[in-house]
Amino acid sequence: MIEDILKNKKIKLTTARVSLLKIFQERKKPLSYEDIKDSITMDKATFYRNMATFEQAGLFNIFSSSSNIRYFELKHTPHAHFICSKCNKIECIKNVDITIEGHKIQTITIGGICKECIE
Amino acid sequence: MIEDILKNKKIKLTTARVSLLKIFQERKKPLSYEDIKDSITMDKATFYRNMATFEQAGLFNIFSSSSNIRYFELKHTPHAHFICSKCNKIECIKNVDITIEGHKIQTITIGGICKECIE
DNA sequence: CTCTATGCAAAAACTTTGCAGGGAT
DNA sequence: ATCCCTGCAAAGTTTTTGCATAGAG
Repeated sequence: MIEDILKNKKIKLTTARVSLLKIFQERKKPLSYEDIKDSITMDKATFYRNMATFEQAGLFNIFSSSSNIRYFELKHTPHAHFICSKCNKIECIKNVDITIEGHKIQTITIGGICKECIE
Repeated sequence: MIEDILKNKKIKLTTARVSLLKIFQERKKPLSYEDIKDSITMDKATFYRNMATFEQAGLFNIFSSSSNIRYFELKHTPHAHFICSKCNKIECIKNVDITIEGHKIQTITIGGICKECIE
């Protein structure tokens, strides 16, 4: 329940925040502002401020492609992202397990060229 | 030899390019424009144009931190980067080996919190 | 009622582009 | 001599900030 997610984190429930969480829950993948902007009515300032709030609350991961597109993702089971440097498509890669002693790992971003773009 | 690197890739030898390669060879780590700007005399446009040239020639990797700082790195033995989301420090991590069937992997960027920033 | 969130507009940060002159082969 | 590289300035992108108003608890 979206309301519970916000209440648990003591984040004030607003229309903008609920609609953002709903979109990220439905699409089940990392999205950039560009990806989402036609689906939302809030201003971009509100979008960015809320994503910062969500990230600080530990609800979201943020990562960037090598071409500097910034992606936001609702946290769920640990996984890595593959981003194709040609078509910019993102794939979620399960079962990638990296440990680095003493470090806390939040995101794993793999840059490369996807199956479809290699010929 | 820096001159040979450029000749092999058929990239014209210029003062700006040689100085860039020298800096990346000496510092042996990924650098952003911000990191390097006081060490170079060329204009930022020249910096970015040359980095694009180097990347297209396959000499450099480019990746971004979650806070959208763009890093450039002379390619060397395969490894991953760990970027601390608190202090932005970058560590090179050896012996990280990820394969994804049919995909070509170029960079592996791990976001998280480093030893020093966890308390 | 109080305090935070929002929209708008403007600013900031970062990167790219156009153009004219300089440098490499 | 030719063609590419460079600096400068300007424009383009993306993200952040300031401020007045609206909305949540």
